[in-house]
Amino acid sequence: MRCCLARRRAANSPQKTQVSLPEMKEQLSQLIQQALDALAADGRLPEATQPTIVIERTRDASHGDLASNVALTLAKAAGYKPRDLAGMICDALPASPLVSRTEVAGPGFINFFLSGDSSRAVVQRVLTEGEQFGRSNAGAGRRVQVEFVSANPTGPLHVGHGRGAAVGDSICRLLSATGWSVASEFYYNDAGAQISNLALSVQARCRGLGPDDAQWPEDGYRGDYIADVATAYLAGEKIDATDRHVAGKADPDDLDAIRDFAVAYLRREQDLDLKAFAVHFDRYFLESSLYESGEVEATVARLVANGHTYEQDGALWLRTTAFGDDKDRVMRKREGGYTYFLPDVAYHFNKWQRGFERVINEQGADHHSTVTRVRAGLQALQADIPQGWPDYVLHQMVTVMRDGSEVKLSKRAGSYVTLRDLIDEVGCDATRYFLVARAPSSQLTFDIDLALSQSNDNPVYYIQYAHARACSVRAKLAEQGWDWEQARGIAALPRLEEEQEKALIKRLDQYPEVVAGAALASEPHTVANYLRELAAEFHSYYNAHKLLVDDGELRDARIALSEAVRQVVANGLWLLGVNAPEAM
RNA sequence: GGGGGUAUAGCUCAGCUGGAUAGAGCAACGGCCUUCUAAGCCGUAGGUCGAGGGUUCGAGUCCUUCUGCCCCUGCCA
Repeated sequence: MRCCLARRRAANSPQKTQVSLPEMKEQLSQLIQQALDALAADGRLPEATQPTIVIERTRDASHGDLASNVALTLAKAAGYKPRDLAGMICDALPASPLVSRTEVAGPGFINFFLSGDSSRAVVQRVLTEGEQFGRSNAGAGRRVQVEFVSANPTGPLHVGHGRGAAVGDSICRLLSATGWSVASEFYYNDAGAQISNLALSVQARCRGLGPDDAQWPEDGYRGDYIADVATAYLAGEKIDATDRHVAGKADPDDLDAIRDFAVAYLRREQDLDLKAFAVHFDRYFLESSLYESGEVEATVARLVANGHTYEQDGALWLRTTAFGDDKDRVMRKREGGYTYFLPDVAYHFNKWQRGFERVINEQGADHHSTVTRVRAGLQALQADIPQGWPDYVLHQMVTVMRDGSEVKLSKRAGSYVTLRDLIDEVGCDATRYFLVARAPSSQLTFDIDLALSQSNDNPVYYIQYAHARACSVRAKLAEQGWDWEQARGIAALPRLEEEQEKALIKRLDQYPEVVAGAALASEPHTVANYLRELAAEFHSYYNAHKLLVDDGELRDARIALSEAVRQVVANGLWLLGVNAPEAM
């Protein structure tokens, strides 16, 4: 008992815990710099050797915990063989309580093996920080706006929008987890040519026409859902969408009423899709509002005043080639209306004026041609907007596979697979996971059979199962009449000496870096990869070692580790918008 | 033609700002459930990282040329 108390006191002493990875790297850098200084003082190195010292986490545990390549980068200039120089630096390193030993390895790496106590401290951090573990404050409260999905209300959301929703929402979560003040926004056009096309299509359906009839409007929307809109309109249905409320007028001749109704109806459909997908927007922004507020006109006036426009063929052009575009673009068409490009510029100027120093637009890669154009338009405003503002995350196309062949049609939408179809069939969690687990830049094949499978080939359940397992262990613990307290578990951590326990601890220690990196690069898929690896190591550990052992202290320590894994899995899944179930 | 993306195991994909013998899952083959949930674990096999040059101590990663695939190239969004 006395022994236990002593150990607990030692584990809780602040001096040996709470050394975060950046601090650790910094301290090792300083040790290396001191070694270099000592070598320079002896005349064995040229004076004023101040390299940028890179400390990296090792990939292989046999290479220690951290490693530096200074000897490799310095060898040539110093006139030594890399391994010899590494040895000299090693010998000159001051002793540190954090480091248990160092070695020269490979072509000239210096490997650092940290003392066990410092590495196990991460478990304590996870348990005490809970949901906060992995969060950081890189954003320092600065405001960032993320625009994504931004589908026009002309039909149900398709798989591509789903990818945008999954990636965009996850980026929002990552940014908020790294200290940014995040505003999510959905932008859509409720008044353009596509919308009048929609209204004409619904009107045709109201009159009992089908897409194959001679009087069907040219370029009309052919999907079955148009008929649903028409039926609801004629029935005088009331529509409540997030940002608009309309009742059907039942008059097939009133095109304005049909348009208002159709837009509200399809916006409501999209709202339901997004709700089923657990995606929330802080604001819906209407393109038409830019006309009503005069911002479109003001934008034109400003571009003209700045001398970046000219008239040709009856149209008004913006000289975007002066700002890196490969050809100039029409702003105002010959017939008087504006192209979508101009409101886009006005919209982004609006974002800028709202004070977002950082803006991320998540879009399908088929829109990539607008990137240069919008940025050029913003530069032409001469409003001191940084070049390269805003940021873009472009995702590549999604194809859906079933039974080994591509699925192209949806009953509702006709020509594409809807997000709702996927959610209904495979569930929100699996759909979100699969759409966010790949790099946005890579084309995505959504395999319905894989997403549906409830076996070991489905990574979503694999990760969720790790969480459920940890919960189940706690339940089993109680069943057997034992209890577990966090403080006792933390005090017992030194009992964790198995290789798999060390590997798990090391993996947990990586998590904050993974989150920070994913947020910085707008790449949520790296979180998914990390979780898969963490889950794999936990499952492996679980199978190799019993957690609920009779040895109370060891049991306390193992539950502490299991709880820490559970917490990190939960935190990571939240970033992906996937649930962490307690039982499966 | 021009621009962007991409090419890694039979399939789907990782590979963190160049680092030590290239990873995982599926598919294939062989094992593990009277013991904390087998939605799990262990093992075997599988590769000229599309091709050729270049940069350097070191290249799947950076540069260049070529080839294949996807997207864009509208006074549609």
